[in-house]
Amino acid sequence: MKLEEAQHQFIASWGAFGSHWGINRTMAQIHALLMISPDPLSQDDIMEQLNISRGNVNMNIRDLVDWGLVFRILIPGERKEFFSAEKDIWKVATQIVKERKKRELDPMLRLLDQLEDVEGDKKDKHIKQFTETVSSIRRFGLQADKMLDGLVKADENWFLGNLMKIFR
Amino acid sequence: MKLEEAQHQFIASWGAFGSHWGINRTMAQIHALLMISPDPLSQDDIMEQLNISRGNVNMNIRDLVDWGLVFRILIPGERKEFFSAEKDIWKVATQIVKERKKRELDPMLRLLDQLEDVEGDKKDKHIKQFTETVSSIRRFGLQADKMLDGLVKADENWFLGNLMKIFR
DNA sequence: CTGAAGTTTCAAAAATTAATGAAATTAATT
DNA sequence: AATTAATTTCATTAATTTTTGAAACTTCAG
Repeated sequence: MKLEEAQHQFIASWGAFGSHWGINRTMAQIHALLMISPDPLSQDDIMEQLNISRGNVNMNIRDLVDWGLVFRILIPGERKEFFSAEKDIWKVATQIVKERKKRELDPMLRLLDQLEDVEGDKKDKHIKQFTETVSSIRRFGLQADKMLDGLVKADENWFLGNLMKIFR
Repeated sequence: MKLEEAQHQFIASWGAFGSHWGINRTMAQIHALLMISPDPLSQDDIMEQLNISRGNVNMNIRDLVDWGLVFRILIPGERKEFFSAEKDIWKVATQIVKERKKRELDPMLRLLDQLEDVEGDKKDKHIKQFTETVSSIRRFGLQADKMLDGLVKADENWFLGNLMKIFR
């Protein structure tokens, strides 16, 4: 397969993949483009390569920077800003886990905590089912939370090495 | 907090939560409603409780059944169909992992496999960066794949027990 | 077989989310 | 301080996704 074609395919499917994970298609495509670019790119480079508007590039780049997946690069002598992606896939993954945990899991756990005690007759089946469901989800979430904390802190090889042993 | 209020909050936020995970809001809300319902509900019950149309309930229920998160229940003597959710949160999680792996990770890995060998000078920095990126993502994906297979097969307590030991 | 109850489908409408591009802002250069 | 380059914002437009509701279909009962 030709490089150009392969690059396009990669960008397109990383975009589709990302859209299943709460990351919008364009953001994921920009990320893909930057991951396969040996050198940092400017906003204009990205606009040209992906055929998208300046505003769109700007907004999505900013989100990527917020997510810690892309860095602003200042090239001496150049007036423009350039951008470069984190290329260590393990760091990409832990970064995403960390951010999503903060944005989604943590708030959900805080809510479940509040919902766990509702007023009323503990024998009522509606109350019983509700509190059972909420507390089991909460317990599960707390476990996941701990596990993800560990994951984020862990060193790549150490983690995968151990996990592989467990799972054969 | 009153039961009714707590139920509404739970349904609303489970919906919001789900929408970050590629599951649409209504589908997640129906799932939430069924998880906290002590008895199976009919399509009409769901329409009424969530204020959504018949068609909408029908389509989303079908998806939930496809995902293996909701079961059709036939109540003897009743003409209507009733629905009930899987309430074991561990099963819910493994079911989701299994489905998403099949729908997303597996196809992505198949693509990466093809993209790994592009024509041309292996010394060219564009080719080099591309193949490096693709193959590192692929290696990572294969690890994740194995790990998730293990996860899905594992028994709840066994898995959490082990993982907790690792992560302190 | 006929009618009523229940379920499914799907084209059209509504709602939501993303993209554009021009204007405003900021930063660097002369 | 004026000019030019680069970046950011955001109201408008476009695209996508979700919801509706009525018609078609299916199933069961009499």
